[in-house]
Amino acid sequence: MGVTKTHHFTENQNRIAILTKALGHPARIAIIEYLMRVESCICGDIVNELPLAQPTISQHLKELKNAGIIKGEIEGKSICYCIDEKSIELIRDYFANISEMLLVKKNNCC
Amino acid sequence: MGVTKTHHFTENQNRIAILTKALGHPARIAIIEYLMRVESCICGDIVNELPLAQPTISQHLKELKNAGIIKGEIEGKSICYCIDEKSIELIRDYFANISEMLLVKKNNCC
DNA sequence: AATTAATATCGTAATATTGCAATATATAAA
DNA sequence: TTTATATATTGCAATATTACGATATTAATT
Repeated sequence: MGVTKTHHFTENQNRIAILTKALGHPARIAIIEYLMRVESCICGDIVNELPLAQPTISQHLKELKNAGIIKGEIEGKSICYCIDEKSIELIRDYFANISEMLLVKKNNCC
Repeated sequence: MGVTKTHHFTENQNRIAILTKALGHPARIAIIEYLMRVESCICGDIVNELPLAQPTISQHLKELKNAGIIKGEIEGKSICYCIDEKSIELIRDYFANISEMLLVKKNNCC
């Protein structure tokens, strides 16, 4: 065992879980925040910004990319990574919706 | 190796990562959606709702509780679990903020 | 063509997660 | 007090994640 039973859940549940899972690591949150902070999205210096080795960061970037949270394009010698706004909006909307529904039904039992 | 270097990141980065990590599994997303759907928050039948064994669900509930996403209280023979709205609002606000900032800086490179 | 710089991949060790059977615990009902 | 019901805990196998050194790849620079 140890394999997530993906097929038992809906497509949307899996999509949201993939996004939140990809964001579920402080280094990856830090990467997102760095991509926000930086002027352009040419980001050759994430390695100098984070307290992790280059292969580790490369791996985290790959995971963010696989989940669709960032986009990367080769830009000469370095690579241009930036946030895919649509994925962030999807997360925002999903949790805004839950928040709204909780407010409506006045989640007042515990 | 293999241990997340938590102490290298800010408190807020860790907080967000803990919340998103806890939500990063389709079963846990399904649990949240079930808690939303159900009338009251007395939820003795999550086990019948999800295609997972009782110990597995119990474990997922524990993780959601440890992350502060759900609250649980003993209610007679069963247990009353419900969503902690504050944690959902925190996630919503965090990603709403990122979305807003992306809009402002017109994330238009890739 | 050789060098430099940026990033990716491979291999591997340490640790964490997922899932469940078996079992324990706790409360309500009989 | 015994039984039934709901949930938690333990133990364990399978797999995934995290981290990094070593090495490969790729493209600009000399």
